[in-house]
Amino acid sequence: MLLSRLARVSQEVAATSARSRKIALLAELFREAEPADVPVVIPYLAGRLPQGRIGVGWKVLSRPVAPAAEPSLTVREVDARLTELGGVSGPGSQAERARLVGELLGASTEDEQRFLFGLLTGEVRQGALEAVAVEGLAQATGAPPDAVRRAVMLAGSLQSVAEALLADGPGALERFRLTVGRPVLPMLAHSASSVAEAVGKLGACAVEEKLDGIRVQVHRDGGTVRVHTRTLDDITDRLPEVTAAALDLRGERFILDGEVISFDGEGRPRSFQETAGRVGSRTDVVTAAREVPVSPVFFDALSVDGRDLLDLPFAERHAELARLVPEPMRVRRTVVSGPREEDAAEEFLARTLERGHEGVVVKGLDAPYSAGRRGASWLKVKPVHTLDLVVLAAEWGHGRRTGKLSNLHLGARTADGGFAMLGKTFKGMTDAMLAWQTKRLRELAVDESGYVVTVRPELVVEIAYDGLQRSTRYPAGVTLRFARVLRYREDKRPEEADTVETLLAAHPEVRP
DNA sequence: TTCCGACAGTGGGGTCGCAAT
DNA sequence: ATTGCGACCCCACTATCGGAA
Repeated sequence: MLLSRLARVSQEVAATSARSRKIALLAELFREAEPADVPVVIPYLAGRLPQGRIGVGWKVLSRPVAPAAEPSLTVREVDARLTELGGVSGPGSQAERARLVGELLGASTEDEQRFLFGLLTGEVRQGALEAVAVEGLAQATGAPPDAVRRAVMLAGSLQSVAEALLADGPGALERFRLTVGRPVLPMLAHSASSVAEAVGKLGACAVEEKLDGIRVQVHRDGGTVRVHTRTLDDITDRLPEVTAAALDLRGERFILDGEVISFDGEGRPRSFQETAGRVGSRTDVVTAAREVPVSPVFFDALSVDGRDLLDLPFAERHAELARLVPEPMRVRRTVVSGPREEDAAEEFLARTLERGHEGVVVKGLDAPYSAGRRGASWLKVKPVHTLDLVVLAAEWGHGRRTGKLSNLHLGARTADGGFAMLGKTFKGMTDAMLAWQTKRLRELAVDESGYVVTVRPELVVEIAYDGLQRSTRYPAGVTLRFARVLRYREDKRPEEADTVETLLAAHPEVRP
């Protein structure tokens, strides 16, 4: 199959708004693909590169290369070239990769170049990624969509399910069962604005502390332990403490879901930055583990002694967890019967925050483990802080925000009467707000020449954020975590905006 | 030789609009 | 009305390469 066919279909998919039509277009393409093309065509149309990281990003790709007049590249040839590219390393590798990218782009037509750019930067922007591709695959093979989706969650990969389905038909789906040693896409949580809301929605539920660390899925099969991240990366070698802890447990075969986090000498959680830095360290794990030791803390059991627990109610899965894992290695929790016991849930949240944690996750006791989904039965509740900040500049948006000023630069007042930038945000804006702020900010613009439009610091905006973290990038030495716009405060003058001083005072645990 | 900037890739994430149910 | 998905981009951090000191 030619790459140009994929590029054309991708454009068509991007141009239609109906999901059903997107699915039909993908299904048609998948049916056409030869068996050997399948492992490439499917991930490409799901906007993913089968090779994962290959060391090519925006910078290398934005060097212009004259396109070919006629399409000639096959998807298999492109895949082979990218595999080669990803294998290049050592001195001179950057130049070599750039040369190979140049060659590939030179052999591509303009449409193909556009498609490759999207694929390699991870921004295909066709309104269809994995989930829509799964539907397309189901339609192409006549398999039930739910069964295909489940197989993908259990396999942790669309590609392997696609290959099996297109080779052997719907019967192949039965081969995909929960298997110790093969990671499953983890269940994710929705947000709720309060404990009351969460408990009201879920009724009988467990309220568990939410640790600000790195999600892990731990598989043990006898003497073998594997540790995977949320995206199923294997990080076993970086976390010897987790392997040791898993081998210490009495069970021989299990899959557990939890979080790794680092605690200080007093048993208080270290900052997310410290834990994440530790987990990211690969070159000298021994030193990293000595300086920032991490602990696994579990909250769910997916498989124990060869029994698949995914479809059991959470209450039963947790009972299995409690049998296997001693209390200190489990997330703290309390169980409430429903809104009648809301006070107990509130009290638990307050205590959790006192212990230095992020918030709580409220989980319905009856719900199964919805692998790979943002299940409605897990609701996280975190305290929200707000600030009145001043817009210092804004950046032009992309995609559906093209032509709108989107990403705001946010500043707090400083003691000398100026403003210190604390970070940026593009979140929380409705289309109406985008239109309004574009007009308003252009009125305040002092420099519109670049992609950053600087403005007179006069517009006050109310910002919600999750907390403060240290920063080397911003002048106050701190930045906001997960900042989003709540509303504009045209009733406030910039002199009434919050100051850096009050911000720092509100977060004494963070020292710039 | 050592240092440092630029780039890529990873982890954490909230809210909106739209299609489908 | 609710749910699921994709789009919109942020932050810090580590690893790596390649050129400057």
